[in-house]
Amino acid sequence: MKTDNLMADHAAAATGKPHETEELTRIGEMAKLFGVTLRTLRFYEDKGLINPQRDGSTRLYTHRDKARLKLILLGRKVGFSLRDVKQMMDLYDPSGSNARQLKVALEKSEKQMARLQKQRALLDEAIADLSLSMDEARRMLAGNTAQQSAA
Amino acid sequence: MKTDNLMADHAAAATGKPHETEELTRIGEMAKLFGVTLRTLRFYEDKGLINPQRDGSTRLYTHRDKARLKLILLGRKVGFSLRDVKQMMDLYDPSGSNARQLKVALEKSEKQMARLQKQRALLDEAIADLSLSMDEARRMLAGNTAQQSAA
DNA sequence: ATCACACCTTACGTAAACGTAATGGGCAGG
DNA sequence: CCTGCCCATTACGTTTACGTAAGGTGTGAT
Repeated sequence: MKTDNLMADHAAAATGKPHETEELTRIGEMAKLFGVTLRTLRFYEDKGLINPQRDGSTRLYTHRDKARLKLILLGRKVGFSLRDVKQMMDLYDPSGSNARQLKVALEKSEKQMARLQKQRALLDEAIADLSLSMDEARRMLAGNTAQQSAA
Repeated sequence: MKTDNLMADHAAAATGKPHETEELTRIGEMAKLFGVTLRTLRFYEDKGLINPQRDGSTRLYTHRDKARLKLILLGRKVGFSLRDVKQMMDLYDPSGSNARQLKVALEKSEKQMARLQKQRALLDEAIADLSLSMDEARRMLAGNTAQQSAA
């Protein structure tokens, strides 16, 4: 797998190919690998985003779980809510072209992209406004005559 | 007042100059003027950000209150929390150069600016990532051979 | 047996900025 | 007097993604 694509990886994520040498990872190791807390992993599971095996009560994550987690984190990074991520993941069907899933993901992505662009515009505005304020404040600190002349 | 500066307006905001023709505005009018809800105005008051007069129980906003509200909204726009806005406003002293207030505001602004820049970087990353994902998805939808060749 | 860990579950707490009832007073028009 | 509006207060609800505390299990090492 060379790309970290939201949809492409998803496809690879759930190919239920029981690799002979399936390395099982425990929650602590997972947390380190992905830079998240144990709480987060359990939380994602509680929300139905991951479903690790169990050895007794101990969670064991497979390669597929790692791929899914990667997707979740990518989704979060680009601003999707966990609910959206779940919706998209739930649409995945190992047998098929997943045209439906891809379309839905694409639609959601377009909306999200629009949100991000809008956010960017607002952010730029905020930066500009704040910049102006700071300039003004500096001027006022430099010499308190400026405020008088303005009045 | 020509600029909408965070600090400059603040200065003008509290100049307790009892204008002869002090127009009193009621909450409904204020809400319309500034595009906020009544709840918001009452909330800001509850948080100690504004202190309108009262005619019986009815709130009456003066010119100064409007200036303050303007500041609050500007602060919010550039991402300050209401708490921060309050802190800065509380530091304002009608009699004096307000060097202290300006310094504090400037410090806070610098930190906020850093946050905004960081946010911008993250946002740009997110946009780039999402863009890649969307491209990949489109490719997969165009011809489902891509995913095979990738494997 | 006792430690030190790593793991488990349950469940309340948090942050921010209001939204949204629910309930009631006061005033002008008809 | 009734209705409609604007205003008021109190106070619980909402959202998201976990943090954090409390208490318990299991395992290998000392």
